[in-house]
Amino acid sequence: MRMSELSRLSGVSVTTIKYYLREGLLPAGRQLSATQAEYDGNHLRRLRLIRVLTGVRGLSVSATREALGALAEHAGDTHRLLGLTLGSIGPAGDAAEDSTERTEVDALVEELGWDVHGSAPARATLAETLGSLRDLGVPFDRNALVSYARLAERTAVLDLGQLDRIDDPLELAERALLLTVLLEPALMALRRMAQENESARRHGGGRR
Amino acid sequence: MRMSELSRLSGVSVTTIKYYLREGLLPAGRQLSATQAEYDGNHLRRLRLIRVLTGVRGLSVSATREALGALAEHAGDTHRLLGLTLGSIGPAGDAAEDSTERTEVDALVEELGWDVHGSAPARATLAETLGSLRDLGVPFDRNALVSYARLAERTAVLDLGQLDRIDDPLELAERALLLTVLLEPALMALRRMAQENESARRHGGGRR
DNA sequence: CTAACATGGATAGTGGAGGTATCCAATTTG
DNA sequence: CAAATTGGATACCTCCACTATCCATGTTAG
Repeated sequence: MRMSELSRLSGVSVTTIKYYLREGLLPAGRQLSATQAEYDGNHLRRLRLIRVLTGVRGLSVSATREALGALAEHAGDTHRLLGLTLGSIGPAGDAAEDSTERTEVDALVEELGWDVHGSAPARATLAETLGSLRDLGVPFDRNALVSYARLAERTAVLDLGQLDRIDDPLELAERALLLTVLLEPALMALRRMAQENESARRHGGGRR
Repeated sequence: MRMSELSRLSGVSVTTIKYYLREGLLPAGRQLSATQAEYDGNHLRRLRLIRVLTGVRGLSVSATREALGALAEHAGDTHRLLGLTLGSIGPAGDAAEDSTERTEVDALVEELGWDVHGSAPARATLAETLGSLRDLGVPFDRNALVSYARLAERTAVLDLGQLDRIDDPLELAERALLLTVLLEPALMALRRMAQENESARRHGGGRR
């Protein structure tokens, strides 16, 4: 298909598609001649994925590029893919490497017996957040953290359960990405509602 | 204290403080004369809170304003405060009100027996995410959703447990906001690591 | 074959967000 | 009283995600 058809099918304007090509979010089509290129279903899928990551999840173009790159790179390696932390938050880069919190996080992972890559970005994210909380005078004790981690384990079991019927590795990778990233706002929304409910329950809110 | 001292103590430049005043994130100080104003510890706390919400969590200035407004408005009403959904995602506003997913979400809340305000923004957020997933051909069955919701309940119990030693309502409100909002990236980081671990466990990843 | 239209690629421009720099008059301080 | 500081207003800046325009090449209807 031609670019204009890709545009029609995806609902993304031709100029924006060109922009994504320039930014390396979308691979180039097969060149037919100096001024014609052919796109296929993969381009369409990729384009939809881009729109979801940037639109629904609010990822920046560069964060999206990284996510998509990881998808291509670790297509067969679901472990790594699932461990990815998709930016969208903070300036990244120069997060303190050897903070107190980082040590604490590493110890926690050890204690939990988790098999997690040492350079997993999630470790830094967790450390950073704990640091911010402490700076604000809202300390967070180890026990609470472990309790949350146990719940995270059970969430992960559910997550992986969603994936185990899928055979095609590329499809698996894409699903994994979507589940990891897109489900986040949904889980947080559930948490908010559960908090409201729990608060009402405790303080005898009674139905409104 | 004067604005310059507020600046020194908070690490936020004077011009940026002026910007926050203009944007209504920070209440004006007590006017001493036409060109002097007095700020106090509350301003400092507020300023730190602003920086955390915008910096660590990446909230936009308008989302931060809403969050802070809610804090003032519902200082005594923890239920509502906890139910808040803090933007930062999507264009908001014109989310389809009566989608299939919205109905599904309402039914889910009913089934769970949750006491959640009917207009809680989290309902819309959840519905929207489920809609996106369905559009991408990654349907999400009711059972899985209920399972996630049960885990959310347990997370909420932990969350509320962090708050029950606090008496001062203003402090309580602020903690609630921080816990709701700041803990999100931490919980998601835990989930990512737990996923990686679970994936390794299932597919016999073995230690790297 | 040719004239009109479509296509891909390059470059420049747009609008919004989040600050930042400058200016000024009133006020405080030495 | 002179110099420095303060608060307030306004204009400007930079980055990001697009978007509009141009142009040379290609395709297609007659």
